[in-house]
Amino acid sequence: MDIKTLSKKLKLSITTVSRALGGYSDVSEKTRLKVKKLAKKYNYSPNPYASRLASGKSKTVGFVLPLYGLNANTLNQTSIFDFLAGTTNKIYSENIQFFMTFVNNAEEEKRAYEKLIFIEKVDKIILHNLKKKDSRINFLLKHNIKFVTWGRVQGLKNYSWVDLDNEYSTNLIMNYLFERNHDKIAYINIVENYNFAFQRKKGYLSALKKNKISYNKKYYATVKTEGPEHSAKLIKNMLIANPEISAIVCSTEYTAVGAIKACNDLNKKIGKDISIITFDGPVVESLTSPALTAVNHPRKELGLKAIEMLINMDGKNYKHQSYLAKPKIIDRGSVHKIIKAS
Amino acid sequence: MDIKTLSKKLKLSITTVSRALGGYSDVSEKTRLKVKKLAKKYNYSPNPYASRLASGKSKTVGFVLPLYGLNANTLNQTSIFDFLAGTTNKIYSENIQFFMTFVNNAEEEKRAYEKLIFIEKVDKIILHNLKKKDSRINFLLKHNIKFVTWGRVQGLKNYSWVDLDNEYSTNLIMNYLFERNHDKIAYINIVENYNFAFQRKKGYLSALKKNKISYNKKYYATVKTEGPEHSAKLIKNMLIANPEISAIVCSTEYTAVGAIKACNDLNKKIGKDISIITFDGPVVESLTSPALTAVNHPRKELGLKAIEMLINMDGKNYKHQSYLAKPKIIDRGSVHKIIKAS
DNA sequence: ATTGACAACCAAAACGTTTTGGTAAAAAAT
DNA sequence: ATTTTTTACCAAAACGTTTTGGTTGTCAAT
Repeated sequence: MDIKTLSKKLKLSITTVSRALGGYSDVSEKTRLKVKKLAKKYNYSPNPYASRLASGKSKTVGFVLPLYGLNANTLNQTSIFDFLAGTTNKIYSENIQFFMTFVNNAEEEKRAYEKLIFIEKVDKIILHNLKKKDSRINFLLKHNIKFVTWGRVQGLKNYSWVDLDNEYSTNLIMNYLFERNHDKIAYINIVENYNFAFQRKKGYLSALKKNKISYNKKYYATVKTEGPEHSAKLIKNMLIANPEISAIVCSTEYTAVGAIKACNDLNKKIGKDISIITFDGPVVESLTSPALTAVNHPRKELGLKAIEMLINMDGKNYKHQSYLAKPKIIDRGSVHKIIKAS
Repeated sequence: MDIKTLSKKLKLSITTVSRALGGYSDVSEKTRLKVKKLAKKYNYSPNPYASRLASGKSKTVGFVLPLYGLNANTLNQTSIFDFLAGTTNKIYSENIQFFMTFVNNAEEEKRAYEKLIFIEKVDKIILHNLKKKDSRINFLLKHNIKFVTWGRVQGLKNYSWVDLDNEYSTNLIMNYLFERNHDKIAYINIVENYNFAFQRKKGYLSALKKNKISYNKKYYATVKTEGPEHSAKLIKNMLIANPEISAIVCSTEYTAVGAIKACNDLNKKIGKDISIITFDGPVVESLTSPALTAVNHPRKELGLKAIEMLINMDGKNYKHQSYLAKPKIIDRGSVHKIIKAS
């Protein structure tokens, strides 16, 4: 069924049928109803390729998912799934096409964006895993592609983003530990060129400062994108060298898994001899034993907000928006309270 | 840059430029080279929407990813990622578009397939998570959509598939246990309407039979799609009621995680007091402690084979193909040998 | 009665390709 | 020398929409 035969059956012009379905006001409500009814009956829906060609709009959102670097870790991939799951409803109701590409290295990633924009001609993109300075943003701005980022960059303002308030989150974690009388607190971050890692470090430092605890660089370490074993070894060494450490804060799930291993190896009972606290995700909330206390990262919500922003961007006088999620701490018993000697 | 201006610059007709790039033989090699060179210079690539409209072919592969049921488990999602990662290279080199949809329930899933086929007009689909009888297959056959399945159904033959040899895998696991003198072997499966679960049960039963061990239904249990806690409870009860069980075979990663918890709770040391063996995946291979001995499931390889089959389907006299992966056992120390009293 | 505004419709152009059905010139076969 | 085949090219149609720039008829305002 195409619009031509449909319009013949209706004894209307193609134009009128198109505009009736498109919701234009130069069609009487009576005819619009008639058109809609018959369209439904014949299960008509415009050929997407013809429509995209004619209108010059693709209603397509591009998303590049790197399977290397930070995301080589399965756990990060699942986080992204959560985010994407948050977008599904809107994608349905708004009839948006989601265009996803997997890439295995930086070269492929660069080509993937070029392909999305110049070849597939998507008109919108969701960006994630932002670096402190991220060349993709200028690239997209330059080519006039609408986009929303999950995460922010340093400096720039003229774009739309959703993000977890990373500095606040880390403050929250630190205060939670302070309240339980911890003051020898280790922080295992990932490399700081990812902006969220940078922001979390800031949160760690500002919380220490506010609480008048001086920063001890022996308690701070970063890992690259290696698996949990690497974190486990690093944390183990840190704990051996600094046995006074009573709590470990982890920036990602896989470092948290490493922390658990390290503590197990050293026979330190989590939630009793030592505390671990981290950022939420599917693994630490149910798969590790014990499950870990963490700040919740509302990924689905962020996904929803992101897609909503993208949709609103079609409006004439759109202004850049942002959404900053403030998390809470979910207590799962992996943090113990230190009894003060009085 | 479009084909019109490109052809003008070349002083050739649009037809010739199109056919030069399309690899047709009615263009001299000399002009073809000239055309390709200039196309590259101006970074020309045909507008996909115009091209799909004109040719009636979309070069688009549809994939529906359920986030409910079996896949509500994060761990299953990551398995699917592995599979998809295997397809990326081909998708690049063949310029295929990958069309992915997330769905949250059965109703959405059904609509997703309809949308892919009737609205988005994808011409190829990859199917996964097959049931014993799976209505999607007849649906696709009926509408003449090319597809490849990851997994098989019972009965039907006229379709192309890739799959792990589940029965063989389970035989392998069981023999591995027999060689280590286990004969009280529990099997924790997932519900048997998933065909792979059914096949694995067959493998369990045939291995027992070949080894002249009678099937004890107290040692066999199925879980639905609940999280690992549910399996943990179930396995714990089974072990309490049947303390003679020396080895547990698990069908999925999340039941394996449950098994670990159950053993920990009962203070049975894995790889010493009791054995756990399962099917491979990102979690059991590195995130659990201990990591679990498992048969490897070459998901990437299966993804590659699947996309290759889809590409070959364009050939004129295509015959249905299939690929059955035979796995090996990866020893990670979670299976112990029972010393026979002699 | 005339003008202006508005409602409701439509024909034709445009979008950028691929494909069909040719033609002219060169080469090969008779 | 003529006919046939092959090579290399091309104009125009087709794909199924959206959008542009109308027209016609009705009604209210003058």
